[in-house]
Amino acid sequence: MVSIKDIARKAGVSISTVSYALNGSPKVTDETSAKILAIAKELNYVPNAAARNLKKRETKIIGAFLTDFSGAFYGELLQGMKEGVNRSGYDLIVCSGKQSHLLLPQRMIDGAIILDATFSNEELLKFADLGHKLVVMDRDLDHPNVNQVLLDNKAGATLATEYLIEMGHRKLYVVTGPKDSFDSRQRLQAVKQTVGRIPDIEYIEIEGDFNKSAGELAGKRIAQEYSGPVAVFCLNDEMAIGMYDYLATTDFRVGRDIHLIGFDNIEVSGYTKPRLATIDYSKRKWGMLASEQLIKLIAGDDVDHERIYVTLVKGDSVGQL
Amino acid sequence: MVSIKDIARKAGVSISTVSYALNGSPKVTDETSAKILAIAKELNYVPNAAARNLKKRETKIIGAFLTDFSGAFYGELLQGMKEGVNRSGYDLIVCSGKQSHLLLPQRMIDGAIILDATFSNEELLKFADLGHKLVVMDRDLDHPNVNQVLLDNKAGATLATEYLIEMGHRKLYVVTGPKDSFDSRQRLQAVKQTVGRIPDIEYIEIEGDFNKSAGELAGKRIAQEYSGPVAVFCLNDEMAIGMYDYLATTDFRVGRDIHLIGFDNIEVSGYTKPRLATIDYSKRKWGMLASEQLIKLIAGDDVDHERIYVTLVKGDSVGQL
DNA sequence: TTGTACGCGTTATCAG
DNA sequence: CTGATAACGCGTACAA
Repeated sequence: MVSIKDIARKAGVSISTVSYALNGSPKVTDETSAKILAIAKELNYVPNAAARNLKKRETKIIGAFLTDFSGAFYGELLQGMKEGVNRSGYDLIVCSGKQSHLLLPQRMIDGAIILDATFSNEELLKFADLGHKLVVMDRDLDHPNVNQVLLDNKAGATLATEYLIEMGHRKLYVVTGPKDSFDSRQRLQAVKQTVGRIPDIEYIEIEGDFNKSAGELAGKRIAQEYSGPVAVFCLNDEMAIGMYDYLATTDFRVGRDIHLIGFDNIEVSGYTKPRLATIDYSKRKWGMLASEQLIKLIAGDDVDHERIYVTLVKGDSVGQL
Repeated sequence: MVSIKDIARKAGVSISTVSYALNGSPKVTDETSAKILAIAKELNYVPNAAARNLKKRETKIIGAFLTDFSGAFYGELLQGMKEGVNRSGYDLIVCSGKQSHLLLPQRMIDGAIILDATFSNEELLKFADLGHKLVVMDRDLDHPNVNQVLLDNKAGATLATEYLIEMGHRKLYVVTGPKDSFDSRQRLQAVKQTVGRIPDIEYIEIEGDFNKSAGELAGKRIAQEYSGPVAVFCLNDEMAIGMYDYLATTDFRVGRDIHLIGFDNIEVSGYTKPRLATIDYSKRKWGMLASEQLIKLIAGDDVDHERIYVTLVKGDSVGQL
């Protein structure tokens, strides 16, 4: 590999002069500087990241950590993050899985955006204590080195629940996410609060895990105990889609017998017929804001926690009772 | 940050002893080794990646480069890659965008898997010439440091075309991908070959770009010039979905008036009604194979180019004429 | 077990 | 005011 040493030799100067020239320091004549730059280009010189990182103690790379790569959901989110970090001269890498957790303490990245259930709160707090900067998008974590950019889950779940009630429904199933999911817990709490304010609502909870299969299973159970029109709030769209899928194999019709609403407004939800009612928010904005907050945190600015607002998307999957 | 120096001081030994102990070298007494490990754990020691990379001239990280993060498509593919690299002690990072191209020559990663149109062939060949190891999944590139793991586009496009012909169709539209897409060109070529073997086929080409909007536009045009049942081969599912979408706003019915087949078998394709006919392949296997090939290449093994086989998924989006 | 020379840039200090 | 010398940063691994 070509290093500054090679350039220095070829240019007949010292390595420090090369370094200064490459970094645009005014300590070098324009003439020598030009010569050095020309040689660098000619030799396809690219500075070795390890050497530079070692000295500068920064990598200008931000890591985004995801529970898995599968979410149809992540595209816009990551796009938003990338725009956010690039704007400040950082690069974004996307990681998943326990093995990649080390990238942070190894100082391979300057900070991390967490949307990844494989991190425990304790682990993150340990990182924060060691001085690493974090933005969390999937939990409530209080630490000077951690900023939160969270969805307004409570508002969303409240909107969804109120919509079902407004449409005349009085028997309500909720299909939850995994018990350890922050989003699920927040949404569930809001549902309970909303339902609690209305008398005479029959409320049934089914435990899910945010995967399609859980929606199918829940659909099966609801079909079995069916005795009249019911409303179902799946706490994410993926499960709602699973339920859709299952119900399509039965005689029950979504929007007539079983009234369905989800959360996230993922792409497929726009293609179901009837259209799945859901809760929408800008995934791109969410990602961008998270990355901007992280960069501020790294720069030493102090930042407040942020909240992403959500809106209701009506759909014929919920009919008037 | 805590370094081996801190550990050495606390343990009352030299830094080299610490290094040996941490690396499990037999050159250190079990006793001292145990003491050192205990101190390391106590201090939350994690080796600095930059320093280690600098010396070892490897990072044990593989980069996967994508044109963008949006493909609903990438989930399984990346999962496959991750499994493949983790198995050999490597880590996977996912990158997108021109700025991240530098990660390779900077030696931030030990090799790259390319599925990214923002890399030109020249750029990749330059990297290969400089000794970097690459696997390409989206082009035909011949170089000792480059391995190809490609879809069997020709088989897929032939299967699709023959299916349409078998179902009795004789007027065939093809909606292409971008002109510079390798997959699009290969698929198109196979279509032409297949069509060429059958007399009396009316064949019309519409230029697309693999995005949903291109499918909508093409659908609009086909609807305008409609004079009787036609078959349409969208060279990827995304465009087929776009066309579906548009046709749903018209009186034309997919599978009766306009017969549609795609390529990729993305998730949404399973939710259209009638089901979109398409070409399927294991995205997970594709990703895993690509990563395995790259790791072999890095290890210096010599590897042959690989091909991923495809199958036809029939669907009622194509009816018998 | 330990001293030490690396790897490759960065930058403070010093000489011309 | 230009440019060279040298001391880092932090692990690794050879020689002693």
